[in-house]
Amino acid sequence: MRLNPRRVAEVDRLIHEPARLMIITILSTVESTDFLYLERETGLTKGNLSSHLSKLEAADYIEIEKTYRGKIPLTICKLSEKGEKAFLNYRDQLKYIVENT
Amino acid sequence: MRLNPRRVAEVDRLIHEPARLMIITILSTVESTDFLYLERETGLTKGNLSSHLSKLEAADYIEIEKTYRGKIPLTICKLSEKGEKAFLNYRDQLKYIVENT
DNA sequence: ACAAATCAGTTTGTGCTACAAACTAGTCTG
DNA sequence: CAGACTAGTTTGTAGCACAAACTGATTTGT
Repeated sequence: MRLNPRRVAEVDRLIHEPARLMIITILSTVESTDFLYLERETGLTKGNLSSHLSKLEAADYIEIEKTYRGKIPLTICKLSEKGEKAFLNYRDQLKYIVENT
Repeated sequence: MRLNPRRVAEVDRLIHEPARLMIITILSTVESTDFLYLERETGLTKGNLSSHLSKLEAADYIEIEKTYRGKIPLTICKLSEKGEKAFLNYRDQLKYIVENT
């Protein structure tokens, strides 16, 4: 089995970025979750988390629903169908790298 | 088994960058190789390749030897001990991600 | 009652980095 | 010996990750 280097460079950079990879791995294990949970789990600052979520949303990889817990704003995030597929595909890329080196 | 998101963000960014990941995966499969081979295999431009190699060299992940093929300059690259270790460690990180998501 | 602190985020500014275009220094060819 | 080619390096720029500062509402302290 011969590794094709070009394939390595084809990884989805939107997912490849560690901060977003964290977010997506978390979202892949739960039905949905909120901003504050993601903030705690990832250790990202709010600003950073916010902008990464926006990017993932812009790519339709996640869906963001803004609602309220009582009177306090609540931001619910969940992986979209498209995001799930993209992540599965990304995992396959990683597997390909791990298995062929 | 519960995935720890923070571990995901700990990946070695020097290796994580796709262009450099290509370079390192190639170097991990050969004893050593030259600039032009890397250029062909990766599809990177010379400039881009040159700067990535410099970064890897600065981190002591690779060793670069400048010599001549006849009268024509020849740049030989090989993975260092440190680079090999770093790459093994990186692969373990990828494995961790693949196996826990 | 109203100032201060807290909550749940977003916007703005900055420094770094990947990338390609332009350049360099030497070699070969007609 | 002029022009093209080889093997790279340097320079300039656009984009991105990140944190600091801000926003706008709520709750707490006195």
